[in-house]
Amino acid sequence: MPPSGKPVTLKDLAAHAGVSRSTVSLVLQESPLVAKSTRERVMAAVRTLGYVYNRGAATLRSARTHTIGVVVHDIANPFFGAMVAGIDETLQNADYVSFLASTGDSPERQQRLINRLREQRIDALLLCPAENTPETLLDTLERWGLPCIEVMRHVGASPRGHYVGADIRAGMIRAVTHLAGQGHRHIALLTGPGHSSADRDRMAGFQAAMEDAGLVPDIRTGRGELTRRAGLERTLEIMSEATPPTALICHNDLMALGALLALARLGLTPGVDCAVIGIDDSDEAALSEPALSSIATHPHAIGSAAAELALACLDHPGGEPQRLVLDTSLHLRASADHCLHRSREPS
Amino acid sequence: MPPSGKPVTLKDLAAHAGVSRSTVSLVLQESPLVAKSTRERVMAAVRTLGYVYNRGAATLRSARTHTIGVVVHDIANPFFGAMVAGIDETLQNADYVSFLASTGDSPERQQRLINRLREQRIDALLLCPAENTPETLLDTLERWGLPCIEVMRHVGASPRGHYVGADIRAGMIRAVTHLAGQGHRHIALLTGPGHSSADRDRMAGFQAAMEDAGLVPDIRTGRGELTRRAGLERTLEIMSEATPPTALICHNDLMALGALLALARLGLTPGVDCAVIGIDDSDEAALSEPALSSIATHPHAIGSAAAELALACLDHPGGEPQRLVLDTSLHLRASADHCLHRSREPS
DNA sequence: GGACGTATTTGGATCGATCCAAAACGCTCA
DNA sequence: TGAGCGTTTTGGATCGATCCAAATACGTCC
Repeated sequence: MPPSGKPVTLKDLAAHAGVSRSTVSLVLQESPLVAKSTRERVMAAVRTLGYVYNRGAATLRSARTHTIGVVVHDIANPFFGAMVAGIDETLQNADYVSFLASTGDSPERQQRLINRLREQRIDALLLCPAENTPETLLDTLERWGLPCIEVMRHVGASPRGHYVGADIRAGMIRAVTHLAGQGHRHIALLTGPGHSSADRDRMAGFQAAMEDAGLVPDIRTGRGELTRRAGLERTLEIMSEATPPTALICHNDLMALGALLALARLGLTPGVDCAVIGIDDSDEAALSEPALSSIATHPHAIGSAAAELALACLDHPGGEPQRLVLDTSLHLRASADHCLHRSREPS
Repeated sequence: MPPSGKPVTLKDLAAHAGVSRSTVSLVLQESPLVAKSTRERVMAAVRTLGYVYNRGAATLRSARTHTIGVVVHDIANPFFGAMVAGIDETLQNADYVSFLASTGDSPERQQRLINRLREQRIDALLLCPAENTPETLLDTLERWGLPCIEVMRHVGASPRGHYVGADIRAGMIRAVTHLAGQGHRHIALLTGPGHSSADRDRMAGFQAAMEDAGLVPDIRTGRGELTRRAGLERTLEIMSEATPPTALICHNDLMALGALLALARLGLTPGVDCAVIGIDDSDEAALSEPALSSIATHPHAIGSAAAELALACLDHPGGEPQRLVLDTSLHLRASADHCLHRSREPS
């Protein structure tokens, strides 16, 4: 038994169990080659001596740490809480663990975090990239041989490697079709400035859906965060215009909930005087007053799919890039289920 | 230059820069002992060869990974987003990185995650413990020699080692004093079942504050999550009683926001018919309708203080346990700023 | 030029785990 | 009992970085 403060090693376990270091190593790897009685002796030594595996040492020889890095841009967005839960559930079944890091939408901070994860020898990376992420990041990851699955956002005009996302376009079509059916002709999209693929996907999907419906798209990009407060502030501005839109589709639920607050502040009836649709269908959407209609992106399923894809890449390296675009659905609630009063519609 | 797929090592850098492996190592450690021109040659080799440091190898000899584990019970709670931002800001200045893991309030999952972090040789742990965490966890951490700072919650009846938290008691006193000053006599606390120190602290603080005010405490514990939905559901139940409380203090802002929703659903005027006070003072508190009064716990400052304490422990090992209990403040908004109508008060 | 002191660099050992070919062991059959 | 075969265990080399005492280099002074 080494003195306090000195870590227990395989050598100590081997001495205690009366076997070689190699046998101990095989036991810890759950190798089927070891006899049951031997395995039991070693595991008893592990418990008795309080051994803690040294993954750093193991990385010098073995290929795997069984650790996945998860890098997202905003952990305060409930979408990521649900997505990470899906990731972790899937990884747990494979005896992998995820380490989460948050970039605050800064490409520099993102690079630093990814470097640090790589230094720890993560096996793969699940990345929801910061806005303005340069494509050189993907070159670097490729050079490293680090499998990367982009999730929900991708670097560049289209995903280059593995990607898991939601079918925003289909969601937009459903939302616009629904709003048009209710009489809305002036529908606005509130989104970011276009520095992320999430912005651009929403814009493209919205544009296509509006053109399909024979309507003129009104796309409201804006700088800054995609938060509740931003949704509120920007909606206050929009509604102060001479001919404001009669319906809003917001970048995410947080912004949509902010928009509902703004409408209420203006003495308008959210959902009646102006329809609001969010994206993500967070738990909160169902609870708000009025309940928020939202394009459901199923973050838990997104997380699970991304983790499955990572594990598959690790099992079968060198495969073709996989693009998984999961179905969305439109969850209609009070914020967008009233027919528009004709008197509110411009000629 | 080693072939693709084979990592660049110190040996490769040394050959490229025309120095020894030891010199390379000293340069990477930013040792002042190395000549400037030598350092430049080595750093040029690093860039040219695309070297990635191997922290696993380094952990075999050096004492530090410059990595802090952050283990929390619910990443979807905005409190933790803000706290982690505070942690990361402080750690970045010291060239440390945090890896975040979420336990879902499960002690078993928590143990598994902490084991995995330890295997990666994190330098210290910031822990907001899952409810029902056994004290044996602290024994284990001590045996490992892993510095641990409990944050906001602690294991056992009182913190045993380092702790950073908020002065909930002072916050409770302010909230109760304020409500009593407005005429409230029946004030209820909505909190968890008492399995976490956060629950118990709130109960004790509330009890003491109510006794100080000469009022009878009404403590509503409940099973399950401390979420918006839970706040809504439990408030609906409470308000269906014959003599419901005229004021609610909720475990956190999420629950308080749920309570506001419930009151509105019941046709009551939130803040007038029943006052509501949350805990945390999240961004959302200011935006809701009515704006939520909240005991501000300053999560960003909590995170910074915890990270500072961790760094101090690492710089000066063996010091006395530090207990930092940061001031709270009461942020009064519309949800609790009306004097109570006398007709609503029981005799 | 040699001695001395300081600055800089070096090289072999070490760290804890894995790898893999070889050794050891146990069982069965002739 | 010995040979053959399958099962189990072993031990030395290796991995990439750090450590630290020793070696080397450099500048200054006499």
